[in-house]
Amino acid sequence: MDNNRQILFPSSSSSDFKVSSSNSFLDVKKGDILRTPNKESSSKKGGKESKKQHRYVFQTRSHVDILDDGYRWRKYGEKSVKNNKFPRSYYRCSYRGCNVKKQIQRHSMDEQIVITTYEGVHIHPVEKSTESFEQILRNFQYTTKSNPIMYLQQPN
DNA sequence: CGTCTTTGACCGGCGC
DNA sequence: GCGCCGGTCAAAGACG
Repeated sequence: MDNNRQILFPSSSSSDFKVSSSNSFLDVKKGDILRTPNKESSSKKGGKESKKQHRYVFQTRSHVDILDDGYRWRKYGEKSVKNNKFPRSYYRCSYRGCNVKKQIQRHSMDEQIVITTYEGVHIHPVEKSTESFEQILRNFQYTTKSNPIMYLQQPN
């Protein structure tokens, strides 16, 4: 594992980053932000699921793109997106009934930056201890932008 | 033996 | 309507 990772926070003024160094990592299970809306997918096989869930965008600098956040993920897809030379990976939480997804993708221009997008809220506790990460999380606040995307931002 | 990756196909939305 | 594009499925293999 990499002990020298950094979390990059997108600042409100576009392309500038604020940097925070840390040893350990994520998890996004802040209950106060939202509750999971019960999606109601009719009996459609392979149909769509609810598209609007809460999203958390996390940017980290690391040589490894797999971040251990204490949950178990199973990969269900990988696609290359236009404008990005690196493919994007799709993960889903392994816990039965937990529909949390996440996407992992490298920055096209800076290979060291990994963008992790979480979607949804876990309905079960973490399986590993991620106290260090939660401590880091506690030091930051969530800010909503126009979209249901939530950014992590460093308080002044 | 169970769990998770890999990989191409598939599907829906959207723009032309 | 068609084709591109991004997201998901699912079968088979890898790995412990």
